[in-house]
Amino acid sequence: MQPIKTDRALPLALLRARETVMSPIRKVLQAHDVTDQQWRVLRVLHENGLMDAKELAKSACVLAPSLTRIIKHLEQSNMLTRRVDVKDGRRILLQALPLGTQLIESVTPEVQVIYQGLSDKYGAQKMSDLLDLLHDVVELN
Amino acid sequence: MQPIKTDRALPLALLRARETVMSPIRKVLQAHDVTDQQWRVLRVLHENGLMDAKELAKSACVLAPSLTRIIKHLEQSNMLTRRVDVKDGRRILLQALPLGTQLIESVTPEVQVIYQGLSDKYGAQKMSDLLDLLHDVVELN
DNA sequence: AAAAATTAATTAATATGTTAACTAAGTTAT
DNA sequence: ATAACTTAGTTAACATATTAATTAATTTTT
Repeated sequence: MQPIKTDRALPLALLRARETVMSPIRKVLQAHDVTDQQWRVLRVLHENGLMDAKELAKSACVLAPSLTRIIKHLEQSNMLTRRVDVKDGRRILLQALPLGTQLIESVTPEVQVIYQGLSDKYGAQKMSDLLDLLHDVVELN
Repeated sequence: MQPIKTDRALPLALLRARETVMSPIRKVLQAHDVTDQQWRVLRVLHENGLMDAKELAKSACVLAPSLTRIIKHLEQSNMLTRRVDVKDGRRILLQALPLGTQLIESVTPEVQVIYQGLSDKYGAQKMSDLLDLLHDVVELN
């Protein structure tokens, strides 16, 4: 049984593409002292308002143990608040704080520029097609 | 400046798609006591024969420090050999050993089944289109 | 040829990924 | 109502990601 050429292996292709896109963005985030995971978590939270930890973990594509640590970090930086759900004592409710919103608002324009440049080179239509195809992959679950 | 909805953010979309695909594959790898990074490194090395560490790191999408540790691990398991390049004393030459090849040959069929099932559900043509689009993203560099 | 600059690999330090084990809260079954 | 089960979150342990600093070998400059 011949293995699929690594060139056409989907997981590696996804990883390489992600690295290409993230590499310049990561430099921006680094200049603002955020890791890309912290950025992801904060963005998703900001977009959705109030969320419990499980939702957030799933949406931001972060595992629960990682989220625990990321939250601890972001809480210490006053980027978000963390409180136990009164209706269900197991759940943790999270919400972005002004400092977190402020970070997003200052980083977003810089990231946008990079993303726009990428999209221009790649082609807006192709980018849209790619996003649709990726969305369909996730739907397979 | 409104941030792009996280739904249409390329890095997160790539990550989510990768998680969807890797999740079942990871279980197979786990049953054979290999991490997916070790698997990636070993596969690329097996495919290309003799490689130096830098090439391997780039192809397998692994950073140099990670590769150093992965190699150490795979070397102790007799999966590959490691030797200094005679022509350039800085370079490390790597090659798969029979035990490594054997691992690949025993894991590949199981992974293939998963991948095939995925491809059937997703559509072979779409899969091919997706791989092409991903390849083009990497070409942007 | 010796000094300066470059390159490949490793080591160090911190953050995250990953699975497993654990704790606490809630739900279901008897 | 209590025991069994399930669920959410945390902690633990190990592997990897990421950047920075270090070491050793090679190449370029002077």
